[in-house]
Amino acid sequence: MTSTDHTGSGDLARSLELMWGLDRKPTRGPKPALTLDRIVGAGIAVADAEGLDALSMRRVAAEVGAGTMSLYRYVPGKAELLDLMVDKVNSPCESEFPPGLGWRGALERVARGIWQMYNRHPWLLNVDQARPVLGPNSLRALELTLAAIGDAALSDREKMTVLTIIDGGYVSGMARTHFNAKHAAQRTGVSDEQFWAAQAPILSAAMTSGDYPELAALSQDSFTADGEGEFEFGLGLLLDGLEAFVERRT
Amino acid sequence: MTSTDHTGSGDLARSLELMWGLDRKPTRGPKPALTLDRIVGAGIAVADAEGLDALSMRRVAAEVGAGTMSLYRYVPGKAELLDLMVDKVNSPCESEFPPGLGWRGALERVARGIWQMYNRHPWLLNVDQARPVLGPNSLRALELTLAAIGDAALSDREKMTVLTIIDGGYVSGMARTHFNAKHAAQRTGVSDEQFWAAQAPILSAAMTSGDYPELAALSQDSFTADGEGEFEFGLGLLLDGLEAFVERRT
DNA sequence: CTTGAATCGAGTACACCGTACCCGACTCGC
DNA sequence: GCGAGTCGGGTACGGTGTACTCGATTCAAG
Repeated sequence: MTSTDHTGSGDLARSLELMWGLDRKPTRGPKPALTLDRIVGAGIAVADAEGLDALSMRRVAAEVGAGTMSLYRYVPGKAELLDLMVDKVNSPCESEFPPGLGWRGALERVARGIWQMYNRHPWLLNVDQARPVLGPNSLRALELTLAAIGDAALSDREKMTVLTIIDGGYVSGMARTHFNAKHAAQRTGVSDEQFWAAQAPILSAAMTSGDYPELAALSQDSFTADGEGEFEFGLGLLLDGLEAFVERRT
Repeated sequence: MTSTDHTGSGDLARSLELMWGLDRKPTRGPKPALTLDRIVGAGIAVADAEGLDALSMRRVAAEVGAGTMSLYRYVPGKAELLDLMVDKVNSPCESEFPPGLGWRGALERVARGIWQMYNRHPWLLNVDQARPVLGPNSLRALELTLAAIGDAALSDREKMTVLTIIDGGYVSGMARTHFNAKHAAQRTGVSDEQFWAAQAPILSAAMTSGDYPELAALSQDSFTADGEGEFEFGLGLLLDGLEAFVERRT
C-alpha cells in the first residue's frame, strides 16, 4: 500500500471556501438535490468501510444515488473532496479539556485522541497532510490544544514545535505503522500469522547462515509487538524528555 | 497526495525469492534482454525524479526501452516491484558504525541516516511499510543497528520496541511531514509562500472573529518551521527520555 | 403569465492505469 | 533437426479522474 497522489489540493482557495461555507447561494435555477455535507459524509463512509483506494468519484456518487458527474456541481474535484473529508473528521475532542489538567496531561490527551481518530479512520494515515488545509474543525482543535498547554513554560514557537513533534511526528508515525499493519490483515485477507509464516523460511535461513549473529541471538519474543503498549511507552519517553527540558530552563 | 494501495504485496513469497536471488535460472530459451536490477533501478529513478504517482509499469518499461508487458517476465506485478525498490534503497549506512559510539550515539546515527534516506527518496514516505518485507538490505541494516546498541541495558524485546518507536514512529512521522511539504512545492508548482498566502485571508478572518483567542495571540514567528531543527530537537527529547528510563532501572 | 437567464443533473468520451491472455520468435537439450 | 521452454510484447478489459456538453428545471423580470 502506497500513497495515491492528489496533487496537493488543486484549488486550495475553493477548498477553503467550501469548508467555511463561503459560497454565496444562487437565486435562480432548480433546487440542488444533494448537499455538500452528504457527499463528504458518503466519502468518509466509503473510506472508513473499504479503504482509501475504494474511494472514487463513481463510488461516492453511487453512495448518494446520483450520477458521477453531478458531484462536480458541489466539489471541484477529488482532491478537494479529500480536503473536506479530512477537516470533517478532524473534529476536536468532543469534550473540552477538564481544567487543571496541566500541559503534560493535555498533551497526553491530545496524543491519545489523535491515536483514536486514526483508529476510527485509518485512511487518514495515507492522506498527505504535510500542507495542512486549515478548516474550521482543524483550527478549533488547534485552538483548544493551545489553550490546554498554556501553562507550559515555552515560547509560542516552541509550543508549535512541540505539537509538530508529538502529533505530526511521533503519534502519526506510530499510528501509521500500527494501524496499517492492523488493517492490512483484513484488507488483503492475509493474517499476521500467515504473513510472518511466509517470511519464516527465508528468515531462518538467514539466521543459520551466520551472517546475522545479532538477529540470530535475539530472544524469541522480540518480534511480537504490542502496538498500543509501544505507543504509550514512547509517548512517555517523549514527555519525560520534554519535562526535563522545561525544568532545566526554569 | 494520498496513498496508492498496492494490496500489501500480492505474492510475498515471490518478492522474497526475487530479493534474495533464489530463482533458479532456466537453461532453455533466449537470453533475457533485461535484468531485474535494471528494472528496479529504473523504477527508483522514476520515483526519485517524478514521484510515486509517476511510477507506472508503462513508464518503467519506457525507461528501460522495453514493451510494457515484458516487465512481467521479471516481476509478478507492481506491488512486488515496489517491494524490491524499497529493499534496494534500504541499504544500510555505507560506513559501519565507528566503535565506541555507545547506544545513544548509534541511535542518533541511525535516525539521521533514515532521515537522509527519506531526503534522497521522498517517495518512500508514501509506501506502506507497516508489514516490512525483509530483504537482504533491510535485514543487514537491522543487524548492524542491533550490534551498535548492544551496550544498552535493555532486553531484546525492549530494543526492538525502541527501534519501532524511534525509527518506525518518530523519524518516519517527522520526515513525512517535513519532506512531503518540501517536495509539494516543486510537485505542484505552488510555493510555500503562495500556499500560505492563499490561506491568509481565511486565517486572519478567523483570528479577528474572536472565536480563536489563543491562535490570535500567537506571536508572528510561530508558523515558520525549521524542519531539520525540529527533528533534532524532538530526537533529543526522545533520547533524553530513554536515557532516564535506562538509568532509572539500573 | 410569459419568457429567458441561470443553474441543475448527468451522459459521453478521453487519456491514463494495472494486467490477463495470447502468440510469434528465439534457443537450447535431446 | 526438432520440440520444449522461455523470450518480448501486442491486444484488450475494466478501472480511474474529469472535460465537455446538453436537456430539464426554476426563478426574476417584463
